[in-house]
Amino acid sequence: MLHPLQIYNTLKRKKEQFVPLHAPLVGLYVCGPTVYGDAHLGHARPAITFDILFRYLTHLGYKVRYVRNITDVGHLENDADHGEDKIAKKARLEQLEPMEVVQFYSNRYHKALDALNVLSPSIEPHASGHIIEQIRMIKEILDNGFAYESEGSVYFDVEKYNRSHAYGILSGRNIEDMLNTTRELEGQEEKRNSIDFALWKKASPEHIMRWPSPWGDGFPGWHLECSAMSRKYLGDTFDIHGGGMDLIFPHHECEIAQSVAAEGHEAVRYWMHNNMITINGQKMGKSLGNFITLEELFSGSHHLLQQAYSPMTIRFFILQAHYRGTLDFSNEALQSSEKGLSKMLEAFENISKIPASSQSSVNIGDLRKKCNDAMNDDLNTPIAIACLFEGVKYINAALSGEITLSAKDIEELQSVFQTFLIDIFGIKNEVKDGNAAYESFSKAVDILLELRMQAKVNKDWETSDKIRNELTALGFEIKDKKDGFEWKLNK
RNA sequence: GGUUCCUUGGCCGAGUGGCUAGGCACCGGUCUGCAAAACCGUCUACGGCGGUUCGAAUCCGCCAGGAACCUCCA
Repeated sequence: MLHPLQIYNTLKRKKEQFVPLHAPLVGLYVCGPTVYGDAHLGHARPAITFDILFRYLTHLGYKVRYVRNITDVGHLENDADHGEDKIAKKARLEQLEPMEVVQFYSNRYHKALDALNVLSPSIEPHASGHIIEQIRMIKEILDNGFAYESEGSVYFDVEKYNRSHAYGILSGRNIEDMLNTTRELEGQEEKRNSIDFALWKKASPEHIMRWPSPWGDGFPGWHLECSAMSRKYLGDTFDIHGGGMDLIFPHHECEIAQSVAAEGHEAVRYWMHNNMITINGQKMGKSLGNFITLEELFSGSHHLLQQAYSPMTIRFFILQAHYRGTLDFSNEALQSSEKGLSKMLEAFENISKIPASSQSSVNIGDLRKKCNDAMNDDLNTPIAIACLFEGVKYINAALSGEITLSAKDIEELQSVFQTFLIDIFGIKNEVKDGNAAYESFSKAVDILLELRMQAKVNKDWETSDKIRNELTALGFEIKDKKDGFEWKLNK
């Protein structure tokens, strides 16, 4: 099975043909969230980007094992917290058990991702559930001489590693620059070098999240969990590792070093990184305090939001930009996505209303190929969406009788939209899908509009406009046709 | 300061050495009782200055502005 899928490999800094190690199986690992706060718009980017990759690989016929972790331990804070774990810090703040915090935010994360129609990964491992694997990996690194113990902590010896391997190959840095530019931080004295990173960190007496280890009670370093868990579920070597660009250094760089130091070879064949969502040109982020949570976007409750934006609008907005480019948040951009999506969904639903002709007056034959080509070119969703809009044009033109389409072409349009818009892009009709009451209320609206038709026949414009205006105010869009009416509910 | 990257029309965003996506907005038209939707048309850009080339927005150099990473981060 050979598909011409090209993906950009951050490690090689170019697009490469994707050839899985064990086709038709594909191993995919993506860095998930640290669950100490609500997911914001920035978190939606990798979730959706790699959801598309997951869906597209599946569409191509691969059997994908998609692993996306939950980080619930080990994030050191090197500022005023003196090495206190983020989860533990928040826990004390709110007087909750650490695992209660983890559960709370994990649930909310899943809820937001469900709303965005992001498929669940095959495995969602927690770092806290893989302490044994992480300790084992530290031992291997120690045995191979690339780490050292100091005051109950274990550090990775970057300089020693760099003598025989290249530390910095992913991020394009060299060790001399790093030694010169790394900021002086507290708690550095127990390390041989400022750029050494923790594999295991000794827990201070008040530190709640702690596990026993050969080096005393403590907790694993942040970079280790992904190395240990990806190895456990995907093997020593696997196909794709994804995450946000801000993780390239140090997180992914350290992962490479850990794998090589433990196993003697790199684990990941293709590194993929999504770019940031910006707000006023600046990265949206927790530490910058300029983020908008997904829940706020869905409800419109944030001072920067002019209105609520539905999960599908957010999804479509993200897909209208290529995943490797920055994407700037603005109400205007979101609103245009909302309208564009509405137009596309409506066209999709109208395909079945196109009257079939004996032959087509236009050639829609290459639409599917164009969509495929776009996706094969490093998941170029904006191009693929542009192609679908070409299809929208055909659908509308056929409905208004300006072009004719054969039954075969109508079927092909239906199939292309089903495949790309629904199956691969994961767009759904939020009003109809999963709404058990839809049929009933839709009939109720029909009854009202039939009354309006009667009023129109009687030239009772007052009644007719009253019904239309009040429905419009409720979010319905009423369209008069030559012989009847159509409506839809904008959400 | 170091490393990497970006700058496209009113807005968002693709793309690329010659054939100049797409969405949204605006304006004009068709349709309509009036609208809405749809359709047709208009507007047509690649930060600045040089260079390479028959030809550059696309390659190279310089300048300006911006960003990411170097510290937790999607």
